[in-house]
Amino acid sequence: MPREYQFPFELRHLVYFREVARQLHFRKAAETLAVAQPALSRAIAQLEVALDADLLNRTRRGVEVTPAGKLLLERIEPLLRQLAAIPRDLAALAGGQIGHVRVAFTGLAMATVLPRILREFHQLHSGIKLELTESPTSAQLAALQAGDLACGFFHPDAPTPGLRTRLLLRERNGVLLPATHPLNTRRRAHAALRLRDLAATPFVLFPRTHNPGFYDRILAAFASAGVTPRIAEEVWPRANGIGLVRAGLGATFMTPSEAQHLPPEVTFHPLTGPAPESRLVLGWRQTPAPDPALAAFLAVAGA
Amino acid sequence: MPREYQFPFELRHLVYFREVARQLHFRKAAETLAVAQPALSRAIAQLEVALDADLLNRTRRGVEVTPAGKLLLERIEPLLRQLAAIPRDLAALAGGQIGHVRVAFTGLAMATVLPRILREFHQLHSGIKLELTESPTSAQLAALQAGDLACGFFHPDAPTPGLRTRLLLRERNGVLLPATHPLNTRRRAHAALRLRDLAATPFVLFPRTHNPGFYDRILAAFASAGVTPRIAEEVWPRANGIGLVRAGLGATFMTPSEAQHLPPEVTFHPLTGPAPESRLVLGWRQTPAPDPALAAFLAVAGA
DNA sequence: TCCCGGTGATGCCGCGCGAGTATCAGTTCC
DNA sequence: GGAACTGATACTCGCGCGGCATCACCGGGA
Repeated sequence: MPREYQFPFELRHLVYFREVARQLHFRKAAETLAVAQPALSRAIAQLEVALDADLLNRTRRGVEVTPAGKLLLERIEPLLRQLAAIPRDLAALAGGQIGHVRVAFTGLAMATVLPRILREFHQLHSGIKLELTESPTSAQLAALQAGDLACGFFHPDAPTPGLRTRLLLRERNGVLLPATHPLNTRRRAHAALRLRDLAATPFVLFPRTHNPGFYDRILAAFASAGVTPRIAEEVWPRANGIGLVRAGLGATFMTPSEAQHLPPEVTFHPLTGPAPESRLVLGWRQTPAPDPALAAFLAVAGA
Repeated sequence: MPREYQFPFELRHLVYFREVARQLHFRKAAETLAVAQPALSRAIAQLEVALDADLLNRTRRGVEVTPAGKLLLERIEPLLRQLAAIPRDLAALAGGQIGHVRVAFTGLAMATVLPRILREFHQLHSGIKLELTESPTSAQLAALQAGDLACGFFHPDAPTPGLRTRLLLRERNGVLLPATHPLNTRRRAHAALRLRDLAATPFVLFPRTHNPGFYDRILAAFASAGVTPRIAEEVWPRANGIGLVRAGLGATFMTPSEAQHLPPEVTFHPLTGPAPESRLVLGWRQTPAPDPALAAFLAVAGA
């Protein structure tokens, strides 16, 4: 069913009418619009026919706007202003002054590099909005492939085809213990530990599906320490895991960077000997090339 | 200084782009728009050149909207909707469903016929807004001539060239006295009086410039009663004059209709013998013919 | 493997309609 | 009464929109 309807007028007519209504003078308006006066007269006449309304009264002592013309003027003035702004906005989008970027991150990113990046980015690019979502590595990889995500901070554990990545952090994990943990007594708080010291300690981890490779490397670290780990809970997002440690339910792995700002009632201990290593990368699609907004974000993020 | 700028695109381009962005299919969109597909392709290409932005990605498995295209779409959808509404609104204006009418009135009109008219009008024509202003007769006549006023309720005292009028009220005036007035004592409240009984009573009138003819007829009524009036105050608007009577500062003229709803502390007295006559008319310009909104108002007002 | 159906882009042409020039009709000044 | 305005009209010209025919490209199926 074709919907043949088009507008009975064109932007030309509206711009012409606005100018005549402003100047109340066909010749002057024609000059301003850089067209000949007859063209202007005809355009107005066409508009009046198209709208089936008298818009201007051509009296002997000048032009006056009829009520219908006033109504039309009221309606089109804001519309024409907004239309005129569109090319500017598109230029701003192309130039990277405006736009929005969908960014995903993991708890580690938020605990380390992300706050600085966000602060800096908003100062430099106040017109670009960020959509920030905490999301597990596996979900980020899927979303990046699908194009649902512009870039993500995640923990790679295998080649990431089609993605470009930049390593932001690479650290051996220590462990986070509740203050009530036995190993925390007798002035051993914050002291380095070995993984095999923690054989009896239940661990809080993330769900394996969220990053199977890293999960398995954690188990491998336990194995090479000769320990069979006790997994108490698999929790997500990250902050909840730390909350469980605070509540005394177990230990969790943590990098020194993340341990800079610790909540109360927990202590951080470096590990000697076997320990899993965390890597935080920033990743984005290789193709298409980053749009200006994403490029600006990547630049600030150090990629 | 000519401002040669026009829009780099026309409504056509925007409507075409919207349709393609909706259907993500050039041929189907072309059919919907009742144009051939090549015309559509070229229009989109023109728009992209004009805006210096890629709006659509033509991939092998379909069309997708780029970020710039999404931005454009967001901007133009409401604008196109509003533009499409304009012809309807103008039709409604022509049909009298919407509009506004500037109406002036005097205190007498508001105290008598106007409340009923307003109530009835708003019930019948909720889309038409009234701009109501209390205004002296002379100012109304000037505003009507100048076209600043659609119609007015006033007190004519001479032919009104160029205006059509309709008589709404024609009544002999009585007088309004403060309750404390000497003539109000001894059970003579509300009794008929003669003007010459009021020789000693100061009167509150309106400024002569507001209606010189009527003012002079009031003086003539005094003269034919053999009385030299004492004019205490000339006050406007009307409600203030009644307030002065309430305050005991003098008497004022009032018609029986206006005396229907009296404030406390005043009494109304018909006059026998010479008394000025008030006439209330509704007047409007003979040319141009009343627009639909004014016609609707005149109909309700009984003209 | 080849062909067929389907995508959007392109070449070409006719003509409608926009714009410009010249002019007109009607006022309002001096 | 004519000069200098106003906006409207007549006419011609040429750009550009839109149509048709076709192309280049891709994917699915026999």
